[in-house]
Amino acid sequence: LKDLAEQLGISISTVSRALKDHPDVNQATKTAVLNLARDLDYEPNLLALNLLNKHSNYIAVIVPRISYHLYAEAISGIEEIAEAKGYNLFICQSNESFEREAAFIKEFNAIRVAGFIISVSSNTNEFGHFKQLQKKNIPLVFFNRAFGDVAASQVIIDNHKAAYHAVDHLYNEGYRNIAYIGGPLNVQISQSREEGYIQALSDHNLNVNGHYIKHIDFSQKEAENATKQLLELSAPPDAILAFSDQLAIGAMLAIKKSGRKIPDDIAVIGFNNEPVDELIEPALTSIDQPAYDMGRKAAQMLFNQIENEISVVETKVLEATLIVRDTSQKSSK
Amino acid sequence: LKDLAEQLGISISTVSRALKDHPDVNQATKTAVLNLARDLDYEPNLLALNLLNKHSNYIAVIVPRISYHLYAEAISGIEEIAEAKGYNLFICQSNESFEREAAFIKEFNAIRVAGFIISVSSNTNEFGHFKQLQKKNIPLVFFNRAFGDVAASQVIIDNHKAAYHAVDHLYNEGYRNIAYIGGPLNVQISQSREEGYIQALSDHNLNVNGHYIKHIDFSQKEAENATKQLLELSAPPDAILAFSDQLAIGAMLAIKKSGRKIPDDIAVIGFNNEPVDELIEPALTSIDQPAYDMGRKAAQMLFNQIENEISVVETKVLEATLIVRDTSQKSSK
DNA sequence: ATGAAAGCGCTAACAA
DNA sequence: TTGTTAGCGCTTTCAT
Repeated sequence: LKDLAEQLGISISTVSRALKDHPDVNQATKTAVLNLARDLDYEPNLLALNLLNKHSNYIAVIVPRISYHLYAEAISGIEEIAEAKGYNLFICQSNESFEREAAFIKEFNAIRVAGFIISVSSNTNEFGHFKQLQKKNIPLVFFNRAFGDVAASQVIIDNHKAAYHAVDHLYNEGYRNIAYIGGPLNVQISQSREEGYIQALSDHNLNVNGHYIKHIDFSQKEAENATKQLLELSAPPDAILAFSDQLAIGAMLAIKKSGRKIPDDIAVIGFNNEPVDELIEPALTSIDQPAYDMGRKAAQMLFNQIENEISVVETKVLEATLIVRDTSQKSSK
Repeated sequence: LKDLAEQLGISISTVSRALKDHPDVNQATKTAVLNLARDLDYEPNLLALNLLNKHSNYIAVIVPRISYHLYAEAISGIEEIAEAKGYNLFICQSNESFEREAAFIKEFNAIRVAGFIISVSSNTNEFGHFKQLQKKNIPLVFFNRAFGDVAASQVIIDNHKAAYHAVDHLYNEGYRNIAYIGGPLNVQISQSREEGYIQALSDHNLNVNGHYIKHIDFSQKEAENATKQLLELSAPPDAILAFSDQLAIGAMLAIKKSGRKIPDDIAVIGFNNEPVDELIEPALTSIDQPAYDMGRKAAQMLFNQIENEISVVETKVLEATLIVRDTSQKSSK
């Protein structure tokens, strides 16, 4: 569009300077350029600019699903920081698919995004695509779900402790046969939660029963099935800690269908503190994660890398909070 | 990175050709280039390519909030079509802010996205930013929420009919004093629903009571307040049609707090058929919108414009479906 | 079959 | 104060 501005009969670089309010430019020409630019509603071509700068002011954000409350919140947190820095976000969802995740990384890398903020998909077992980024020195920050074999900055919650607290709470409420419904085995945060769960059982001198531990995909339906199996055990559990509220709700449905009462017969606790938790009956006890802050922090760490051009590997662990509602307190109390 | 490929001592253009499998290139050099490219893991710079082509293969998608089920679904639908065409998505949320919406349009325009798919924010009262796009002949498709004064392609549902059906259903269930809690006045789909609501009342020879119509912002809290006001009327309604499930849930909370029973004392119907609807007590009757198809259709219309380079203005109206659950059927029946 | 050169839109160093 | 030039990474005529 700069050609158009040459209607004024002046050189292209003068126009460029005028547009950028460069000091070395005649006030008269400056206003003339500005006026014409407005009339022609000139828009600088960022593509050209980015090519020139060899990088764009875009941050790629890859999450499993944007519809999960945690990710929607985290994205808003990332947005806040990124916008303040004048960066824009590429948001995309891997749909828990490793292939999509890898394809996005490749694609965004091709347009030279300034950095990546990623919560890894539950089906990601390789890390070549992450290593690729690091080899090229492209800033990368994991949040919520990291990938253990990749030494990158990350902001996560203390999953071990959070699960521990939840089990502790159940114990204090009188539940003794506590089951855990976790995610796929390769999801590290599910593992951490499982370890916290086991630790808490041990510390309370409770047996760790292999039948009480389930590993399923992230779907309400699977949680329902897993719970059904738990209830059919000769010694069914009297409490269930689930990896997410989605899974917890699946468990609740199965429990209701079996005719049992929540929380008197069986307690349920989930993770994520989804808004739905307080709307369902009984209201679901859940572990609240500071999702917005997680996003903010991840973005800050990323900019730290972008601006300092050094790849410091920091790990920020945030605290989660147990929000006690009705599914985990016996009404007889 | 092409410089690197010149380690082979051949010209830059030969490399370009080799990479593109051009016929006029020696098989030997071709493989040599390909091998080195792999070893150096060369990634073509899309920025440069886009600059050359004068447009990128990106579609900008602007929605009020990605956390609403409707938009999350629609985005997945858009994704399906866009990916098949080899395009990527810029997803961003206006947070119902006109300023953000306009800023995004400007920003994405600057990087020459191929087109826009937009669901307008509830605070958008101007349309200069949309007109700007049209003036530059940039493909634009509205979905779900369109802007009446802008002649652009759009895919929406028949909001009038959907609301009409809902009121009709309430009438058949015996409810006679039906209120409507709508969104802000400038949200056209809220207006259409209100018109359908009024039409249905008239057709059933029911009075249209001005006190029974509320216009609020999209928040559960506001719906709660509005409902409280409705219940305090000397002749409170015995049914509420809400603009969204979010508002319907706010209404339900207010009703429960007032000690009234749903659906015996008062019925509630929402829009969007959010997953939460069947989890709450009582399960919420809602109008299901074909969100995924809406996204697919919008993307198809956009590509129609992109590929044919003509701005046909089409309007696609999809049908919504009333999903009857417990909040709208008297239990005495 | 391959190389040289121009150009996409823009900025910045260098001249004038 | 303004103009000229080169170059960001790539493709594509036009020569060779």
